[in-house]
Amino acid sequence: MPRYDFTDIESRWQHYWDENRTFHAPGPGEEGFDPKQPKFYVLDMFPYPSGAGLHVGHPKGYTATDVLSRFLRMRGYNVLHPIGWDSFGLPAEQYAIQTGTHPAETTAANIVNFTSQLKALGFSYDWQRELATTDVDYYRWTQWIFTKLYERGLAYQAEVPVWWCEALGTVLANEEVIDGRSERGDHPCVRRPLRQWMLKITAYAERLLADLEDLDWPESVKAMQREWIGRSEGGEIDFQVEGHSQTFTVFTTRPDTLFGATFCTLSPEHPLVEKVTGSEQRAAVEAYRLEASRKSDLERTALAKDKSGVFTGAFALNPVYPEGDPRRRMPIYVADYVLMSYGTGAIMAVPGGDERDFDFAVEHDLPIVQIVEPPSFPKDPAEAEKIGLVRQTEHQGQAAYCFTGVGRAIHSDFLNGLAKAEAVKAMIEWLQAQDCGRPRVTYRLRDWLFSRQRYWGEPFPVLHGEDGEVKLVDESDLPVSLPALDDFKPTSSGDPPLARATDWLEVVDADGKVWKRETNSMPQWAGSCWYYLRFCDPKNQDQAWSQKAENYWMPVDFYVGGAEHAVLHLLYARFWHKVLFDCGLVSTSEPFQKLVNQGMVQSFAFKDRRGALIPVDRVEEREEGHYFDQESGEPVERLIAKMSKSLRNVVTPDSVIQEFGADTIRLYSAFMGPVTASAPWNPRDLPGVHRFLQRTWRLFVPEEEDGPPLHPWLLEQKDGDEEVERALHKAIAKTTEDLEQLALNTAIAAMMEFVNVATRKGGRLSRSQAERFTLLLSPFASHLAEELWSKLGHNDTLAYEPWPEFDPAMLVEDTLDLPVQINGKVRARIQVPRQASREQVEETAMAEVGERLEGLQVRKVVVVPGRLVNLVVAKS
RNA sequence: GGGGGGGUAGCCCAAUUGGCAGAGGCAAGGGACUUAAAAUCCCUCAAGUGCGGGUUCGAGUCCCGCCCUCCCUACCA
Repeated sequence: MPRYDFTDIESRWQHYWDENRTFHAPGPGEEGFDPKQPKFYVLDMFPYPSGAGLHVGHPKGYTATDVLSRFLRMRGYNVLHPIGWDSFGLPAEQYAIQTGTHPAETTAANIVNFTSQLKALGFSYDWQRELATTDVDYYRWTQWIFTKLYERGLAYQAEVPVWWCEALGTVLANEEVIDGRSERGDHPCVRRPLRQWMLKITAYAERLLADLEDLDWPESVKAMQREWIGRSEGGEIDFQVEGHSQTFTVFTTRPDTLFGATFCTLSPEHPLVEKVTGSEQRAAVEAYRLEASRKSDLERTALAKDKSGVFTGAFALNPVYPEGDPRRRMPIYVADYVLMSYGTGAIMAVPGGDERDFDFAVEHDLPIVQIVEPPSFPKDPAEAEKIGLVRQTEHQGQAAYCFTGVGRAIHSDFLNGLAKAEAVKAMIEWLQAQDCGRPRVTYRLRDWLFSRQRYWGEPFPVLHGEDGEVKLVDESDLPVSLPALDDFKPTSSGDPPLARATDWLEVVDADGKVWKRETNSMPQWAGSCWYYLRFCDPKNQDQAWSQKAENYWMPVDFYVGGAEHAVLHLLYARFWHKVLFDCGLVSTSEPFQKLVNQGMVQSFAFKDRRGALIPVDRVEEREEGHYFDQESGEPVERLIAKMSKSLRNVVTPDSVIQEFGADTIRLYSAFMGPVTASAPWNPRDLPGVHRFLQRTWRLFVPEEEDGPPLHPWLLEQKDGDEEVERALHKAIAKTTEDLEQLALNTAIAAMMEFVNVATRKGGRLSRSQAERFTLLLSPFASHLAEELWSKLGHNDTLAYEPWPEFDPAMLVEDTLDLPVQINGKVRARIQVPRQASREQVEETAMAEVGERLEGLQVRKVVVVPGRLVNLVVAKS
């Protein structure tokens, strides 16, 4: 077998691993479990098994976790490295609706396809732990966790304005709606009040925020979660409405600016609007509210820079001004720049200290009172803006400005002269004394809309009595199986499709009372909120997981996935985990200790002169760096973009495996750059890593057609070449160090360096060198390494062989080659013994560059041990 | 507007965290082997690190001010 026949090698070893369950990690209580070994839990974000299959972006993250898992096994860890399927959700259902195929059928087919693709890449998953969120054995426990949430008062029903997507026939969570359109499918959405299940994630806002601190997560993800939670400290202030018994409350981060409040603004949805609007204003207000309700959020926010709004005819009373003071009466406006969903849906407007209020005041000719004095008034607008002086204009006959920066209070009675922090404190104390305000912390985070009017999701374990009573399905009656419906399309009425399952719908309890099942289903996020826990004990029929297993394996030590899950999945899972922690069901307060976002694998796309996208398969490179459209012959521009169907630039692993093999694709995925970096998939670079594998192969196997299966010298026990031995120690040291940092690209470079040295030295490795290098290579090119290992005469997999060691003494050279700098520029080099003293080094250096120092005075000699000598000289 | 990355040979990327700008790969050029080609092997080539200042004996790395680019977010009171 002279040639490196990767197709044959890879399929053989994949079968071997499968048959021998090589990567099954026994847990506590299981046969073969060794509690003396430390554990390590390496997790990939489990995929949604789409119909499209894998593209080459998937293996990037999967390769990183796989290399790490294999490395850690060899270092004596019990490694939990599972895989499963996030298989409920909209795409399967959409596809089913279009084609008439049942989602259970397409999901099963997709899982088969994904499984074979992942196996073809040789990932060392523990397939005995495979699970799918759509398995009844799995989702019965998802339902069970819901009952825990319900019992703790964290799941409730509410009539709330929710995003309704007509095209999808379901409500969506805020996070699933982007600019008024559905994230999936990009369909228009409108707000509509509906009875829905909500999860009280807001009760955990503070802990979700505070506990981010100790997580080893990318700063960007932490920042996104912090922003999403949106903690904001300030105060609440109650306002009387003149001539009404009504009051309303506003939230403000700047209670210290109350003296500058000259009007109030209510959100169009605010319930007070109806009550206080005067008869003269009623028509205008109603028209405005109607208009606002028709606008998408995008139109109301991002696109609308002008501040629209109408007067209600009512006045609010500013408590800091005495009766009779005209400043006490603040007109109440309705304006859509105030959102019902944040704070209290009402604000006090301080045009002197808030840009939006300032713009509104200017537009509607309302008074502007200055309440914070800027430290200076720079003439340069850019300078002014920098200190917070964001607007300056002539208004109502005098100069007016809006200052949002740091300054002292003015025109504010008892606050005058105070800096912001003291002023806020003083005002809140004053408000509390008057009983019309208090300190308050608000969060942008809202409760999680947890129900969907769709078929392909977990049924709720909830029963509704005719009298309106709501109760949980008894734990002993779980699971509530998803009924096998033929017609699973959304209904035009908005009723969930499960309402059609007439046999399933009604339940009669022991007392003869008739109940109707909840017909909403859970959102896709439900299943992914706890799958990492089920992996600890996936076959457990009596419990979601055993305490023993959870205790041993959790938390997840290393979690890898895309940045797109920075808030949704990762926040929801943290929330559930904390609830389970409070229930005493898990032993850690956070599920994922270390998180890494793998970079995106992009792809080249091409654009012609008019900017139209040209499919990749229609482009040819006629000369270095110049690309042409084969159809029109026109030159096209190459750009780097996300892989997508529309750009026709998706690369699938299948074709690459066929041409170069799985080991090559793994190597290349890891070699492209840091795991976290995005880079384009460049087919031109594949042969490079493939050649490395071939060179490796040749170090073991003679090329001749009829040659022996192994170089004869590899069967002898002999010492290897000294230089090769040093290179090997260097490679082991570098690879080990890099793997600990997940710096796969540089680890591969180190192995390439070794192979280059070995090849240059004639390609004769000692048996021991060959064995150690094989082990070193095995986390990356696992199939090839297994093959070489068996050629060396081993009968077992190398997956659990001890990781090769290196001797630090082998890494240092006896003689150092040091540069000698004069004023920081390299002028000569010297050779000194490694042990040479500072004085010796200095002396040698001076002797070497002596003649260059003519007429110069050496003012300082810098000797950096082992690195360089720098002479600082000046004209004497 | 705000937040988080990133700009180093033609390209993808390294650089012991202040110490010789180069580990590795691609591409390019030359040579060896070959009747020839492929494959393989050997050799060569290149940037002074986005721009402008500063600190330092010494800056890709630290500080200040800009430019470009990718991702996220955006009237949040």
